[in-house]
Amino acid sequence: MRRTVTELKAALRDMRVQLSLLNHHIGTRADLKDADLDCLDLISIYAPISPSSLAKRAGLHPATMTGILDRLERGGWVVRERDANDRRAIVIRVLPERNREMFHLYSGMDSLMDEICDGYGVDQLELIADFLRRTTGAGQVATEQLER
Amino acid sequence: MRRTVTELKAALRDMRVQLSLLNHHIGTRADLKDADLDCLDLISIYAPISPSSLAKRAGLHPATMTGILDRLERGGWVVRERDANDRRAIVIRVLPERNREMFHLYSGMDSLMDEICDGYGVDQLELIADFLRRTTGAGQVATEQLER
DNA sequence: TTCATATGATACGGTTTCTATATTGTATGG
DNA sequence: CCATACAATATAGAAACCGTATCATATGAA
Repeated sequence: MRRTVTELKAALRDMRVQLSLLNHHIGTRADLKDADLDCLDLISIYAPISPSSLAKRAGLHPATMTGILDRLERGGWVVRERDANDRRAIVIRVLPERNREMFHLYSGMDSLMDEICDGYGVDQLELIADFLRRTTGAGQVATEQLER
Repeated sequence: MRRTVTELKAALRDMRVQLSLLNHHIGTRADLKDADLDCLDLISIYAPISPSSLAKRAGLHPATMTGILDRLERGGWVVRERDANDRRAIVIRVLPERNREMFHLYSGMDSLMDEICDGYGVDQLELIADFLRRTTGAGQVATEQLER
């Protein structure tokens, strides 16, 4: 049991590294830095979101976020829009066009994942997905703990 | 079924982002760039390994790898040793001392993962670990596909 | 052996990115 | 209306990245 847990953690670490690597290569193809791609993911998860809260969430300096958003906007990945209620604030939106291009870059991984999932039943897939979501939650908590 | 697979993929993406974020914060604590930490992971997975093959694996320029290894060595994370057979070559080794420090930085996440795993049986944990390993394999294949 | 070529790692320099601080424009409370 | 706070960005100096050159070593052929 203990051994199984240890092996699972190792598998999780290996997977994290490999997915980072995959993202790095996808970023290279799309002419985006690793941090840019992470932010793009964060934006699509939390959109609409402001640059400042995005910077907090990503653990980056606000001025760094300005540079990242400049690149993302220049590349046509996102747009900045003024918040109607608070005109100091900006909300970031993803543009669907290049998002589709990104989708295509992930298509190789996507179909491989389809093949993997084919080998499981619905209940098993839900078990796994639930585990992944719990792990995400643990990651959030552990990250917050480190921020203090 | 199709919907379950889609949700699983979304959960996987969210988890990847969150783990990257956690790593970023851990890197900040340890005074390491994100890429440095990724390389440190790769080194512990594939050690002993040379700078050039590490650069290939990480998708980085050899000169960039020199800078990363300079930082890792300066910080006491790894050492460079000359290869006895090919004296042009260098092999990188991790130093156990600071590795323990790293272990401590991950301890928060580690115990949260223990709690999560407590809720599963051995057979379920093995099912999940196997899925993670398959996903890692898919990530490797997809990465290689992008390299051409 | 000796020489030409290939290879591994790093040095160097120009370009890009990061980040601390200052600045601008807007909101909010007194 | 004014003082203060806040969001975003401009600016500039430091750091990192990466194409190219360099140095040391290896390999293969004559």
